[in-house]
Amino acid sequence: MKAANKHSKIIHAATKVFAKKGFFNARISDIAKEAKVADGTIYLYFNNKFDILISVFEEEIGSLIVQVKKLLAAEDDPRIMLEIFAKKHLTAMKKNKNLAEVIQIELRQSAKLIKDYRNNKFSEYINIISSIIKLGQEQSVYRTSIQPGIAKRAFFGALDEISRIWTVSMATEYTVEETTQQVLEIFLSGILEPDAKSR
Amino acid sequence: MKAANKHSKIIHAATKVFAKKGFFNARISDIAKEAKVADGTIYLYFNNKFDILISVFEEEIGSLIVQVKKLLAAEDDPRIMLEIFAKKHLTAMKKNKNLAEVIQIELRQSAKLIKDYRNNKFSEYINIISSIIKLGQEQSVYRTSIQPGIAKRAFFGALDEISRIWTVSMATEYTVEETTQQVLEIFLSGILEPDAKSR
DNA sequence: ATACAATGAATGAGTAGCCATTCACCACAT
DNA sequence: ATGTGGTGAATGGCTACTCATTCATTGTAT
Repeated sequence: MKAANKHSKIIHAATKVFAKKGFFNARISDIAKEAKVADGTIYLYFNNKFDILISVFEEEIGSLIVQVKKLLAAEDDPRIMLEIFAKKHLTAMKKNKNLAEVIQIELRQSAKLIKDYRNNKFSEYINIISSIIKLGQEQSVYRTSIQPGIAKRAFFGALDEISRIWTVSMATEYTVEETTQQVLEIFLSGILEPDAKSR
Repeated sequence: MKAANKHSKIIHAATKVFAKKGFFNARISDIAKEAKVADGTIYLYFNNKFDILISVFEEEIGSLIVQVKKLLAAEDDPRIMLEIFAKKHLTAMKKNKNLAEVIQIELRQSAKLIKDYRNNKFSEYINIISSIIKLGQEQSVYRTSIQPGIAKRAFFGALDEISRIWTVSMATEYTVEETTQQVLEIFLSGILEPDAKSR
C-alpha cells in the first residue's frame, strides 16, 4: 500500500490515543488498532514508542508554526500581531483538543525525560511571541522595560492555561473570541482601573 | 519506630523521585531507597503508587495554601495582594524545585487519568487569585470588564510557565524579585507604551 | 498472454524483561 | 508468648518490540 499514507495515519491515531490515555498508558496495540494497522507495521515507520511522540510534536507544531507565520507576514502592527497569535493558538487548541492535550501534558513531561530531544519546534513556536514584542519595542509601541524573554512565557503560559479547560471540561464556558479579547486586554492594558484610587 | 515520621519521610522522598523521573518512570524501590525504608513498608502507609502521588499534592499544596492565605490576611490592597501571591508562588517554586516539577507535570497528567480525584486543593489554590481580582473590582481598583475566571488562569499560567525554566535549566536567568515585578507590571499596566502612536 | 520469480510491505503471535504488589518471616517491646 | 512495625525476595501480570511468515505487486522470460 501507499507508504506516506500509513505514516500520517499512525501519527494521527497516536495523537488521539496519547491524548486519551497519556503516553505511558497508551499501548502500541491501541495505536495500531486506531490506525487500523498491525502492531509490527508501526515499527516500519518509527523506531520506538517515544519516536512516535516526537513525530507528533514535529508534525503538528510544525504545521502550526507555518500557519501562524503566514498570518503574521501580512501584518506589521505589533498589537494586531499579538492578537493574531493568540487567536490562532486558541482556535487551533480548541479545534484539535487531542493535540492540545498532547502539547500541554506529554510535551512537557517528555522534554524532561529525554535530554537529546531539544524540542526545537516548541521553542521556535514560543519565540514567535518574543519576536513580536521586540518588534513592538523597536517601534515604541511596547515599553522597553518589558523583558521579551519573560513576557513571551507569561503570554504563552496564559493562553496555555486558559485553553486547558477546553480539554478538561465538556462545558465550553468561553468562546475563542471572548478569550482572545480578554487576554489581549490584560496584556496590552493591564487590569487596573485607569483612575483607581491609590492607597 | 515512630509512624508519623515515616509517613512524611516517604512523601518527601516521593516528591524528589517523581520530580526527577516522573511518575511513570519512578520505581517504588526508588522511593523506598530514597526514604531509606523497605519496599513493603511503603504499603503500610499508602494503598498504592498513585495514592502516594495524591498525598504529595494534598500535603505540599495544602501547606502552600495555608501560607499564602496567612500572608494575604494582613493586606487589603488588591494590587499588593496580587504581588504577594506572585512572589510567594515564585519563591516556593524556586525553593522547592521538586515540588514545582511535580505540580507542573504530574498534577496535570494525573488529573486527567483519575476521574475520581477532583483535585480540590489545586482549584482552591488558583481560586485565591480570582478572589483577589473580585475584591479589586468591588473596590474599583480593577476593571469590571476583566473576567476573574479568565484572569485567574492567565495569571497562574503566566507564573507557572515562567517558573518552569527554573526546573528545566540550571541557569537561573531571572531572580524572583525581577520576575515578580515583570509579571505584576504586565498584569496591572499591560505592555503598551502609554503614548504609543496608533496606526 | 502466461508462468514464474523476486521484492518488500504488512502481519501478529511470541518473548523477554520489567516492576507494582504481596506475604512469609523477622526483631523487638511488652 | 504475643503483637506490632518492618522487611525484601518472590510473584504474577503486563507490554514493547521482534521476526518468521504471508501475500500483493511488479518485472521478465518465453
